[in-house]
Formats: sequence, C-alpha cells, structure tokens
Amino acid sequence: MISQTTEYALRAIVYLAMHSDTAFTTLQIAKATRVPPAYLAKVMRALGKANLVNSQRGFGGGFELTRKPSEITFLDVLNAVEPCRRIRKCPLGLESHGVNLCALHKRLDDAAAVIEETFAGVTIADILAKPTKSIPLIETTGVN
Amino acid sequence: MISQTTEYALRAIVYLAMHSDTAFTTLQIAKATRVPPAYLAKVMRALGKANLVNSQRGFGGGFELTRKPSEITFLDVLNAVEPCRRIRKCPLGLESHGVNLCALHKRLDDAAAVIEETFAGVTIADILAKPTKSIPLIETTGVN
DNA sequence: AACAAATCGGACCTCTGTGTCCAGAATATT
DNA sequence: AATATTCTGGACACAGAGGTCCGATTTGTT
Repeated sequence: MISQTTEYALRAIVYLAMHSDTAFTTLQIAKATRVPPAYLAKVMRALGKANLVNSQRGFGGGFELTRKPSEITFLDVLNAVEPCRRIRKCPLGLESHGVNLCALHKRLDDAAAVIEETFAGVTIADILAKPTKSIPLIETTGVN
Repeated sequence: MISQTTEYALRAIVYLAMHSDTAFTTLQIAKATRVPPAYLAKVMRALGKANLVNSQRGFGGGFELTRKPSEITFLDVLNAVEPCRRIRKCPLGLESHGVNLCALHKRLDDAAAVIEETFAGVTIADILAKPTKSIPLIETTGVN
C-alpha cells in the first residue's frame, strides 16, 4: 500500500525527530535507519524541496527538521515523496460519469480517502510518544 | 493506493456480475470496461487461477463468475491479482523488534489493515445495489 | 475431418520505482 | 589559500508493473 520510498522518508524524519536540534549527515541517518545511503540522499533532497528539512552543506553540515515533530504529519511526508492519487473523475473517461463517481470507483476512492485522512491526523510526535514494546529504529539489547 | 491491475480486475468482475449466467469473451469484456484487451487477457487468467471466474475455451466460450456477486468481496479480487502486503515483522530487520512492531510500523500496518478489512466487507453485489447518479461502466445518454 | 473461435502460456517490450555513482557547488577548518 | 566535508544535480543501472504479441491447445460448428 505504502511505497518503499515513503517508508524510508518516514524513518529519516522520525530519526531526526528523536535527536532534535542537531544536524545529521545522510550517511549517519542511513546507517541508523538502515536505508541504502545513496538512495536516502535522493529522498532527503525531496524532503528538502517539500520544506520538511533544512539542509546545510559543507563541514559539520547535514539535515534537521524545519518544524517541531508535533507539526509534521504522516501525510506531509507522504506528499513530499509520493503524491497521494485520489480518484477525481471516471477512470474510464465516461462523459456521463465525470465527477460523479459510480459505486465502484467511489468505494476505491473512499479507501484512498481513509488513508489520507488517517495520515493527516498522525504526527511524528505521536510516534515518539506512543509507548510500545519496541522503540522506532532502535535495537534494544537483552539488558533492558 | 490501489494498483491499476486491481482496478481492471474489479471492472471485469463487476461487468460479469451485471450480466449473470452468460459467458463473455475477453474482447467483449475489454470493450465494455475499456481495458486494454491483451492485458485484460492476462488479468482474466489470474482471476481464473484464483477461482473467481470459470473459463471455457473454444467457440461460444468465455468467462463467467463461479459464485454469486454477493459472495465475492473486493478483497477476493485484490488478493487474486495483487496480494495485500501487510507488515508482519520489523522491516529494518531489528532482532529485538521482530513481530512487535514499533509505533512507526504499527501505524503503517494499521493503514493496510483498514484497507484489508474494509475490502473484506464490500461485495460485488453491494456495488450493483448502491444507487448512485452513475451506473458502473455504463455511459448514460442525455435521454435518461 | 476441417475450420473457426476462444483461452492458455510464455516471450518480449516499455515505463516507473528503486538504487548507484560521480562531478560540481557550498562551507568550515587549518 | 588549500583542503576536507557535505549537499546538489543529473546520468546511469536494475527490477517489477503494465502492456503487446503469437504459437499452442481446447472446443463447437459444418
């Protein structure tokens, strides 16, 4: 359902959110999130263009979030890398249907709508706050 | 969200449901549903393997549903052509996470789960019954 | 038996998502 | 000023989805 690229983008954003106010290089993020470094570089550029992260070149540079984790939603990240394609008009091109979707396409679009709405309501801060057995991106040793 | 192939498959199934107890050739279905004929042939084979349609070769042959529209769900069709990939274990391969998804992946899997559950609850009969302004696959002239 | 109508199966093509790589531009340190 | 570090932008490679095509096989009609 969700593309690989979107998942990578979310991992990176979550990682940055876990270590606020510090810049991280592509390589650092890639290592921590286990995303192919060269590909993550491309994803980070997309996140930059969407203004979700600031980038700083040169020595000591890297990426950091442009706003607080509580102000970044899943949908923001999704839209940055893979625009959510809703069904706006009849895919068959039937003139008489036009914008009035038939039951079939209405149902399909409803599914997309649910995802969109759900993701719009979930922030990165929610992910950090949620107490689960596993901590995002972190490998816990038996010591815990 | 939903693949092109799945949409094609649904169109074909809905079309057959609208004309029960008659066999239709790939070409007939393709024309009515506006799906590329050669590709629909491949999709129909998949639907046949999933036992959603019966196929009859030779003169007068074609496809028809194996069961009543009320007994075929969206999920049946989805699974026939594009198995729904849920997140079963940590995509990073973190040992400590394993089957206990972290908040991030839990959310992503939840989205997939919602689609899966929703589609499991919608039958082809529902699509036919639903009175909307537009009738699935049918171009209505101004006469209506 | 011969023929025509259909599906079946697989080979092949194209395009997009995923992924790699490298030269160039910006920036901090020395 | 020289150098090392890091992002930027684009070219290239690979795999899978979407799509085409054709010979082989089954089946009904004549």
